[in-house]
Amino acid sequence: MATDRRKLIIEAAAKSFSLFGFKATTMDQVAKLANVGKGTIYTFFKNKEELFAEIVSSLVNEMKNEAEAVIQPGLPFTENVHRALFRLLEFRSHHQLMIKLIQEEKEMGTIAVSEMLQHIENEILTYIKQKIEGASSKGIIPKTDLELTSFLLFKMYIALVSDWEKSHEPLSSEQIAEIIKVFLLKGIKN
Amino acid sequence: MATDRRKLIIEAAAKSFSLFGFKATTMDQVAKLANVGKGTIYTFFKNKEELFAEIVSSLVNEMKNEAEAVIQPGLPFTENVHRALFRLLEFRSHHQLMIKLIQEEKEMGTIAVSEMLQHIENEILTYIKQKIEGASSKGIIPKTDLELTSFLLFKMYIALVSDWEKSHEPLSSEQIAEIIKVFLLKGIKN
DNA sequence: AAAATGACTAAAAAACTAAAACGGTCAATT
DNA sequence: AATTGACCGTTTTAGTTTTTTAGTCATTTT
Repeated sequence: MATDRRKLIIEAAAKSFSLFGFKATTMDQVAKLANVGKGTIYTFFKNKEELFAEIVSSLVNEMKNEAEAVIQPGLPFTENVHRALFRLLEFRSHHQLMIKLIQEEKEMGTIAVSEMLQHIENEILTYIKQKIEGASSKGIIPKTDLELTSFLLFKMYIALVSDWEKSHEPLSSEQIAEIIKVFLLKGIKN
Repeated sequence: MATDRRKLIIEAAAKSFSLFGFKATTMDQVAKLANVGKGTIYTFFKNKEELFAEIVSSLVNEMKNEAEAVIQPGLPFTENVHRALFRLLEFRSHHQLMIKLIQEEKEMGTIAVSEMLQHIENEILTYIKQKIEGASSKGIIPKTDLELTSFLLFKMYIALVSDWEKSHEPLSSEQIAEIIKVFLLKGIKN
C-alpha cells in the first residue's frame, strides 16, 4: 500500500497495453488493475495518450539499454554495429508490447499507435546515427551521409530480420552479420 | 460497335479499378462504361476477381516491358540492373492503378488487393532474379544466394525510392545509382 | 443458333438507431 | 492535500433494417 502509486499505475498500464493494445485498454481497467481510483491516474498523467507516451518512453529506454549491453569495446566497430542493431530488431519482434502495437497498427490502423511506432523508429534511427557518428569522427568510416547510412542500415536489418522470414526460413544473427559484412560494410569501411 | 467486346470490358475495368479501386468498382459500372450488358462480362470472365487478375496481369507485363525498354546491351551489367529496378519502382509509385491499390490496401485492407500486390511483388522479384541469374552464369557476379541478393536489392530500392521520400527530399535516379554502387554492388561485383 | 442482355435473387454491405462503454471531471471523502 | 468513484457528454458497439452488389438465366437480338 505504501508503494508509489505512480509506479503502480505505470505497471498496470504497461501490462494492459501489452495484452490488449492501446484502444482496447480502458482507463477504468488500468485503475482497477493498479488498485487505484480512476481520478488518481489523472493526477499523474494528463490523459490516456500521455500515459501511453510514458510507457513507450520506458520501452525505448529498455531497447537502448539492451543495445548498449551487447556492445563490447574490444570488438571491431562493424561487429558492434551489428550486435546493437540485431539486438534492437530482435527486441522489436519479440517484445510483447511491440508485437501488440505492430499488430494493432496493421489490423485497426489506430492513429495514436501509428504515431508512436513512427516515434520509436525515429529513436532507433537517431541511436544508430549517433553510434555511426562516433566512429566516423574517429576516422574509422568516411563521412558519407550519416542520415542515409543509418537509414539504409536500419532498412536492411528490418528486411533481413522481419521481412525475410515472412516467406523464408529465418536468418540467424551470424548469417545476417555475414550478409551485412559482404554486402554493406564493404561499402562503408574505408 | 464492331470493336471486340472483350477489349472494351478490359479497358472499362482498367479505368474503373484505377479510379476507384477494387472494392468500389461495381460490375454494373464496368458494364455501363463498356457499353455492354452485365451478362456479357461473365461470358469472358468467371467473376470479378478474374477480371481483376486480367487487369493486373496486363499491368505486370507493362512493367516488364518498361524495364526491358530501359536496358541497353552496351552498358555494364550493374548499370542495367539499376536502370531496370529504378524504372520498376518509379512505375510503382507513379502508375495510377498501382497508387490506388497501395492506398486501398493501407486504408481498407481489402484481401483481394493485398493478394494481388503480393503477387506483383513476387513477379518483380522473379524478374530481378532472372536478370541476376543471367549475369551470374556469365561469370560477371559470383553465385551468391540469388534469392537473397534479389530480395535485398529490391528492398533497398523500395527503401530509397519510396520510403526515403516520406521524410526527406526524394533522391534522383543518379543519386540512387551512386548509393547502390557505393554500398551494395561493391559487395556483389567480384 | 449463337451472342448479348438486363430483370432477378441470394448474399453482402451500408445506414440507422438504441444501448453500452468510454475518457475525463470534480464535489465529496479520506 | 491526496484520493476517489458517481457523473457527464461523447464515442463505440451491437442489433436491425435497408440498400447495394455479384452473379444467374430466361428472354431478346443478331
